[in-house]
Amino acid sequence: MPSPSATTLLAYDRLTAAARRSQVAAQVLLDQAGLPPADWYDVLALLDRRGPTRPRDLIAALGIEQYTMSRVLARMTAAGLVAAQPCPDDRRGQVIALTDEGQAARAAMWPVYAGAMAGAIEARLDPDERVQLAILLDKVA
Amino acid sequence: MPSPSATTLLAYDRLTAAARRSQVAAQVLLDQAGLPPADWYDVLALLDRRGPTRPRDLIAALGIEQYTMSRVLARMTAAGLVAAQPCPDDRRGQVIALTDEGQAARAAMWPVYAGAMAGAIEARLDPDERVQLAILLDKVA
DNA sequence: ACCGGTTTGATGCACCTGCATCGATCGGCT
DNA sequence: AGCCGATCGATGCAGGTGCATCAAACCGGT
Repeated sequence: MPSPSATTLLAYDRLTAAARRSQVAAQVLLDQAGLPPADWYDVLALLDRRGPTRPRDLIAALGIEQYTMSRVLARMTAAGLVAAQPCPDDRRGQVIALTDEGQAARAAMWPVYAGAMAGAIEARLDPDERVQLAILLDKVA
Repeated sequence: MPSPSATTLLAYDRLTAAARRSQVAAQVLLDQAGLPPADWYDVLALLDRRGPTRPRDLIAALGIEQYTMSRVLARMTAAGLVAAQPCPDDRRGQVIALTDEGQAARAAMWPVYAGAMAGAIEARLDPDERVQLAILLDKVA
């Protein structure tokens, strides 16, 4: 029976705990501000950067499941933050574009989301530590 | 508008990504082995260490929501891994105990769960790095 | 042009989660 | 004893998630 070292258990435990804490904290801040869930931000930001994009490209870029994206987009469409247009060169597909409301939502979310990240990371780790943490986390699978 | 440093964004992003990757990996391994979900392990392990315990103490020890625990215990009871007995000195309460099956499940889960942690952490970080990671993560909220 | 396998995106179903709330019991105060 | 706020644990409801699957459209070979 495998017996991971104590440091392994410790690191794994803290990893899950830290991630959960910071995500919950971010979500709470967004909720309190009456803003959409954090997942939406990634989509809004990507569409802002790339312009109209097909769902499958969003999926590839964000690394989430196809059905998750399908539903997120359905909710965001219902909320008026994005709009789907038929894709000219592939009749199966769509092109998802930010609406003005979507752009506004992105702008409104940013300071809150950024504040959450700052509160979780920036306020607690100096720049060297942040880099170190990122490097270590990158090795973890 | 707050502008977290690039290192903050990077660290936050990697934190969520690393946590998700390692948790999904663990869950996949457990599923493939026909074993219960990872959440259950923590409960089984705690009951094994502490002996029969009241739900509210499990909640305090594991830091999860009351209704989550209530439902986890309901499922684990249905699966025959734990059993609830009336609490002698508090008629509202219960005492949750491991069954033999529960003990067996714990034993069966350990190598798989441990293997997942080893695969995510131990195989990729040397002991110094693991300690360093744990320290950094502990500072993160 | 046709056909078979692949890609794109949606969805039925079962299950899980969070929120709010409930009933039961406890414990302190009068 | 009687009351009142706090604690314990369960649950109805609304919504989110994963799995499997579907139909439509695409594309390569013939």
